[in-house]
Amino acid sequence: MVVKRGSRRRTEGPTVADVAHAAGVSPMTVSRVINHDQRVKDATRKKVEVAVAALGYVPNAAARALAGARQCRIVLLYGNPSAAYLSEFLLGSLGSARENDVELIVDKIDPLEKPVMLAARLVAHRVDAVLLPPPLCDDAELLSALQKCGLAAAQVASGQPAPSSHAVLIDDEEAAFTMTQHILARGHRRIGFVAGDPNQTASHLRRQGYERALHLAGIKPDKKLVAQGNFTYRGGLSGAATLLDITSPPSAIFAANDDMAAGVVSAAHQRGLDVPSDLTVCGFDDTAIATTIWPELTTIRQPISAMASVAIEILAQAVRSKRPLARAQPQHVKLDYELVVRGSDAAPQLKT
Amino acid sequence: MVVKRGSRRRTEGPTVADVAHAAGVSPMTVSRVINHDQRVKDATRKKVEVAVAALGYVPNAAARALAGARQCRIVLLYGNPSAAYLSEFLLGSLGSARENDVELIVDKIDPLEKPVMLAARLVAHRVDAVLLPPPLCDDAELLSALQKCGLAAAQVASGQPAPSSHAVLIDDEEAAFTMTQHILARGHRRIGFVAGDPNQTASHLRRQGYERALHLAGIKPDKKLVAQGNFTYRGGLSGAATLLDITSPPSAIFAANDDMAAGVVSAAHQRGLDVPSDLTVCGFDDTAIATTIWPELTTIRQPISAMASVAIEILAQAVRSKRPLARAQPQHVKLDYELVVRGSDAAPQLKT
DNA sequence: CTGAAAGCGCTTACAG
DNA sequence: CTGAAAGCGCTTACAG
Repeated sequence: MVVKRGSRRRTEGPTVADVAHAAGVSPMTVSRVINHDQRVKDATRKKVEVAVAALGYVPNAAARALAGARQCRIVLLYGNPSAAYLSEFLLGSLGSARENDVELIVDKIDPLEKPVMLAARLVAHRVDAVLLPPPLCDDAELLSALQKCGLAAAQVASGQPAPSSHAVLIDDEEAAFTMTQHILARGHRRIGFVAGDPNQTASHLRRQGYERALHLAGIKPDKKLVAQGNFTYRGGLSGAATLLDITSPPSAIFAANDDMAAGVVSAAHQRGLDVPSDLTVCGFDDTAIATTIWPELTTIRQPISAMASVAIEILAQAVRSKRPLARAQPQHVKLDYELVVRGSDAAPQLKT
Repeated sequence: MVVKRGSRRRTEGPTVADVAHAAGVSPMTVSRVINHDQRVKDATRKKVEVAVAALGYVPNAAARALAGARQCRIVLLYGNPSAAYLSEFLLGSLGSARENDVELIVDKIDPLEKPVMLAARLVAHRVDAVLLPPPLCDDAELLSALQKCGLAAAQVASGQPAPSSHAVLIDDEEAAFTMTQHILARGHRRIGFVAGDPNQTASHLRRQGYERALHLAGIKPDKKLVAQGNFTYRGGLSGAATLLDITSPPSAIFAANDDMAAGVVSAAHQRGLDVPSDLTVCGFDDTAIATTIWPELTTIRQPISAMASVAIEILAQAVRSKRPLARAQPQHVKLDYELVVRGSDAAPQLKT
C-alpha cells in the first residue's frame, strides 16, 4: 500500500488502487467486481476477489456516495403526539436510519405554515422522503402537497392509509376487538368506551372493534356508554366523569389510548373507586405511561419503535430504487399487536 | 448555477462554488464560514451567509467526509429516564447534532455490561464523545472508564459535575429554594417534600434548597414532612400517602420532579382531597406530564432541550479543537431555570 | 484574512 | 471485456 509523502490520507485501509495493483488490473475493473457488473470475465473477477480478500478491502462509503451513489435524506415530521409515543418513535427511527445509511432530520411542524409551503421547503432542502407519525399521518392536505412535490411519504399508524403513500400499521379494529373480548371474558357486560380524536382515523377503527365484540356477545352498544376523549389525559378524565355519573354506570372502561386510560383511573380515584376491584380500566398503545401509573395498565401493545423502523426501511428502498416504477408502488405493511394484561382489569363485583 | 454539458452532476442543489460565485469570494472562504473558522472577516462572513441562505445551500456530507473534515461522532447514552424527559432531550440533541454536523448515535445502556467494556466498544466504533443525561450523568464508574479511554464526556443536569468532564446544568439548589419560597409566599407553613432518587446528585441539591428556604422563613425542617420518592410516579404516590397520613399533615407538597408530583396529585384525589384547594402540589422539570394531568402543575421549568443542545455543541467543539489543551479544559455551563405557575398551587384553607 | 492548487476514493462516460 | 481520463463537492496544506 503506497502512501505518498505529505498525503492527506486519513483512513488506514486499502483503496481500489491497492486492490487493482495487487490483482494486476485497473481500478475500474475492481469497481466493476465490487458492484457485481456482469461483464467482467470470470477469471478476472476471481483475481480481484482474491486480492480484495487478501487485503481486507472495504469500500469507502463517502467516496461511493460522492461519486454517484444515491443518497437518502428523510424528514421525520411530528405534530403533537404524546411525549411517550414520540420518544419510542424516535428511538426506532434513529436505529433504522443508521442501519440503512439514511440521513434523518427531525422537525416539528408549524401549524401556521401551509402544507404546500412546507413541501416546497423540504424539496429545497433536498429531502427525499417524509415520515409521518400520528396525528400527521392522517393529514390529507399535507399528504397531497407532499405527493405533488414528488416526495415519498410513509404514514405510520394511520387507520386509513392513502393508496399513493407507503404505510406501516397494525390492525386497530381487530386489536380493539381483542381487548373488548378480553374484558367481556372477565364477565363485564356494561363496558364503557372513551373514544379518541375524531380527526385520527384510528379512533374510528378502535371504536368499531369495540362495538363488533359487543355485538358478537349479544350486547347492543349503548350510546350513553361512549364518551369523547380526544386521546388526551384530560379527555379521559372528563370522559370518565360522564360515564361514571350516569344512572347505571359501567363496571369497565376501555379507553382508546393509554393517556386517556390514565385519566380514567384518576377520575375513578376521585370518586373513591378502586381500580380494578371497583372499575376495570384498559388502555391502548402501551406507551410509558401504562407502566408509570398505578395500577399498571392492561393495554394493547403497539410496536411503535418497530413501526418507525420499518417505515424508514421502506422509504430508503423506494428512494434508492433505480426504477421509477418502484417509487410509484407504495407498500402497506401490517405489524402484529399484542394484548398485555397487567393490573388494571378484574372481574366485576357481584351485585348484592 | 452552471451545469456543464455531459456533467455527471446528480444533485440539483447549489455547491460551494455556486455560493462562492454568488458571494464574490473563493470556495475556500465559503468552506471557512461553514466550518465556523474564526479568521473570516465579519463582513465577508455576512456576504457568504446571505448567499447560503439565498441559494438554500446545504453542504454535501459525503464530500466533506471524503475531503477529510474532522468527523465527530457522539453517542447519546441513556439509562432509564422518564419518557417525557428523554423525548425532549432527544429533540434538543438531534437539532444541535445537525447544526454542528455531528453524527449522533443513540444507545440504551446495558446494565450488565461493565463500563470498561462499554468504553472500549465505543472506542472501537470510532466514537469521539459521549453525552450523558440523568441518571447516567452521575455514574462515577462510567465517567472514569470513559476518561481512561480518552473519550470526551458531557454530563447533563448532574448535581455534581466532575472536574474532568464537560457539564451543562441548572442551579438545582437555587431552583428548589425559589419554588419553596413561592409556596411559602402563598401562606403555607407545613410544606411536605418528596425527595428524588438518592443516587442522583440533583436530588440532594433540591432538598437543600427546600430546607434553606424553610430556615430563612424561620421554620425548622421536620423530618416527618420529608418522604422518599425516587423520581417515579409510584414513589410520589407512596411518598404522598406517608405524608398525608401523619397527625398534622402538610397543606402543600413539593415533589422533586413532575412524575412524583403527578403521583402526589393522584394520592390526594384518592383521599378525596382537591388540588389545589385542599392541597397544593408543586413539581420540578416541566416535562410533558406537567401539562398532561389535571390540574396542570406549578413547577420549575428546566430547559432540557437547550441543555442537550449546548452539551452537543461543547462536545463537538472539544473534539474538533486542534489544540489538545481545549480537550483537557472541560467547560461547565449553567443555564437558567424558570418558575412556572399553573393550577396546582393555592393559599392554604383557613383553619376553622 | 483570503485564495489557487491538489487530492480524498470512488464511479460515470467514453474509448478501444 | 477492459482501461485512461475526468469529475463528484469538499477540505487540507501551502502561499501570500
